[in-house]
Amino acid sequence: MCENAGMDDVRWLNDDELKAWTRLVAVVELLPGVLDSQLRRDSRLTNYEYFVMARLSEAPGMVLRMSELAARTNATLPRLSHVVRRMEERGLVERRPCPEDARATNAYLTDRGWATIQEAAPAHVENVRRHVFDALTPQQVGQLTAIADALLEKLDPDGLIAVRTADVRTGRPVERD
Amino acid sequence: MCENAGMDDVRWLNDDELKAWTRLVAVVELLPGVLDSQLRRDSRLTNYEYFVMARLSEAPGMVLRMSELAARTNATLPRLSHVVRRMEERGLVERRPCPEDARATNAYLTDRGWATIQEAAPAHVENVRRHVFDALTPQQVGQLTAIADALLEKLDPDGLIAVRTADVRTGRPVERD
DNA sequence: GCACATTGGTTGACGCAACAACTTATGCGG
DNA sequence: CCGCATAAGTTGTTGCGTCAACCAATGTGC
Repeated sequence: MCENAGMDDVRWLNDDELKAWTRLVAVVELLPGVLDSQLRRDSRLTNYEYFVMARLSEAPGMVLRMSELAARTNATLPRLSHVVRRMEERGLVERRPCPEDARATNAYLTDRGWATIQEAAPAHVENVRRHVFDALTPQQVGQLTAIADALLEKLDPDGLIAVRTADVRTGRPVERD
Repeated sequence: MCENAGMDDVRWLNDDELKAWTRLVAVVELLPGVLDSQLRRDSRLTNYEYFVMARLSEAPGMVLRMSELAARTNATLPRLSHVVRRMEERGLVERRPCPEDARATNAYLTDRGWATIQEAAPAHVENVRRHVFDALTPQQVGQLTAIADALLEKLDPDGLIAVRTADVRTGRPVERD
């Protein structure tokens, strides 16, 4: 029925692409769960919460504006706002108005937050290694970087959200994630 | 403080791995949103709902046991159960007890469901192509398949959930996803 | 300096996913 | 066949993410 609906010039996926797509979708579906469950079990943390603290911990003064923190954690502002509120209630971070711009809010990593992520880091990194990098050759690691980079260019063209800036290698204390 | 807690033999990530990890996390975070928002906007469907119908549509008779469908969509049974209930209320699928095993439930794709996915497919595939495969060289597509395959071996060792079986290329009608 | 758009951020409502508890049916050992 | 373990699904609760609405502060044109 209705053989074409004005958009029959669809560029369908060929066999190779279909295979890659199936695998990619599976990874995207399964990876978050693997990360979350380990962190939840061992450290009462979400993967995203860990990520937030990791970004804060490597920022000078362990402070970042909310919008900057959102960008560095690949999240929207509302999402971050909710997460930070919950984390603040647990004493992991602290929010204070920004002196230079009264609209802005600064998020600080507290001592308790710093201690928490330090304790959580080893097991988390070990988990990442076991589930990801133990499976890849050094060559594949390079390929993965190039591929993910290419995808990010399409997924977040203007770099509005994504963390292509993660080269900001502050040689600060720990490098766990 | 407390320099080692009995687990200081952590295999931290080196620079290359860290770079790859940052990119991969960003992709995993951003990709679902890109897929969901297009399907929600154009077809009132979740990406996962689309995936469910796609798997059903390529099954013989457009029927699958719930547990089999869950495995093929990389999901847990509770998750699928909720989703299918909602889809049934919208007339996209139908649930009927399995004759051979009274415990089991068969999920059927309805005519309405079939029509829905046929309408949704072109725009969805176009979206996938624009955000993913347009960014990759044919060589990278192959690399991605190998990498994702290696990861899946670690993420789902026993193949309990993942779709390594997606080579079941039923040359059926459409191949959209 | 005064409208007005824009930026930065928060809040509330709603939807979906994870987890645990529960129900029912099957299979198996004796 | 009877008791028990296991398999297949469903359901309820709880927590997180998204979206839209909102508020406050900044800046900009005139």
